[in-house]
Amino acid sequence: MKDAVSMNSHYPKNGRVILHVDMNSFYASVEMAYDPGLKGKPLAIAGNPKERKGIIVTCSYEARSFGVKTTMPLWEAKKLCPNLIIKPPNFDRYRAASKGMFAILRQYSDLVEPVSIDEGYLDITDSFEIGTPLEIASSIQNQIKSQLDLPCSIGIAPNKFLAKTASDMKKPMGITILRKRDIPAKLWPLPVIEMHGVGLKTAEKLNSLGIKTCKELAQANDIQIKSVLGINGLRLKERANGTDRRIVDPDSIYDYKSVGNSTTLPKDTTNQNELLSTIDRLCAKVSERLNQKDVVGTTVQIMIRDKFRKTITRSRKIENPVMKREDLFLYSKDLFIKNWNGDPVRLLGVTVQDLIEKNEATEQLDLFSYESTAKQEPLFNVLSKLHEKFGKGSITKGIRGKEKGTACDSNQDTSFNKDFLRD
DNA sequence: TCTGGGGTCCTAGGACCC
DNA sequence: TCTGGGGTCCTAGGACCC
Repeated sequence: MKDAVSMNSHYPKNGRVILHVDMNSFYASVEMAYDPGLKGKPLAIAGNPKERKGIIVTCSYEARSFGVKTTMPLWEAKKLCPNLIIKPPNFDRYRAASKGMFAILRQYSDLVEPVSIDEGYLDITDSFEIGTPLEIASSIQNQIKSQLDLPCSIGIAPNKFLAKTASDMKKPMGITILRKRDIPAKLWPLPVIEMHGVGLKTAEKLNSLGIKTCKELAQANDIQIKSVLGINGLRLKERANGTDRRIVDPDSIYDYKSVGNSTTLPKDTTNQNELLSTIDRLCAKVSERLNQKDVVGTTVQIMIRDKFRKTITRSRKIENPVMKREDLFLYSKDLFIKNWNGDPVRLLGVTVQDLIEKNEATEQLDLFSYESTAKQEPLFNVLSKLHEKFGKGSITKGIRGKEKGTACDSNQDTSFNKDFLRD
């Protein structure tokens, strides 16, 4: 506890205190919580190999000690660990556990940002009356363990990047503090590939510049890394120096950017009927999820992967927002027929992008139906009616939507709207 | 019988407009 | 007569993460 107190005093007056909570081998741990008989055994969650989905999604630490890793094909995992216990994923369970976990986090701060099903950030800068950061972290960890029987690791730091990095440092059931002044000792010795945001490709590019460690990245030449990695290179350099201004945003999960489903076919096929009926099923799933989230979208994208894993995407922006299965299928089918080269297909996907909330879309539709009757009327009449109905802000918003072709015929003349906007 | 499925963000070229 | 520069939108692909 002494450590926590002294740490507290080292945060600058206006500095933040961010926690990153990361559940340890989440799916496997949830299965163990449901069936304690699995505890202490090598356990893996994996799909059905008969459907060619037999890759390791998550595995217990016991399985990891045999060398079993995420995304490893099942047969390979079994070769490494013949006694491996395999369970199919049970997403309802994982969602329920996730809900419980976030409910606990929200007891400590309103500023909780879920990042994925099993990890999230908390801004506890203003939670000091509950305790020191270390006390809060350890209370959260205990509560998740005692109430849900699930292990987690927690990072404590002045920003998201460092908190995320810290939570990775001690697993399972670790709590790690990463202050700015710890960076040279704790972050800089790591190879760049260990950094969140640096994958294989980026690591290769950095290595080719002679940058192997986080320290070398932190001290890299701006012009050089920008020329090779663009703006992302500069951002990575900032992070390596411990700078990250991103806020903890509890609402970020509500701004969906896309909703999609994809599936690997049991066998590669050229049977068009089969492919189209798969696309139809994917459209049904996507449509259902759009409905649940109360959103519609204006871009439909399909994905086709062949046996060499070569993947293409084809998309189309449409005028009227879609969400219905049938509409979605018409667009997807069209994209498929026009772009499929006839080769055997391994995977198909359907995604809807450029999402808008359903009520917002209806608002825009209303506005445009109003407008189309108004088309023949003098301009000042139209504008005053729109003013009456929505106020100036809404007109602007509606017209912006229109410029994107959201809900109107793209052949319509939109010039008077644009001129109106140009004050 | 090697490599799932859900996402986000960024880049880059071409079309089009002023 | 022969061609600038800024900006946005659309589309495709790539990198990365869990």
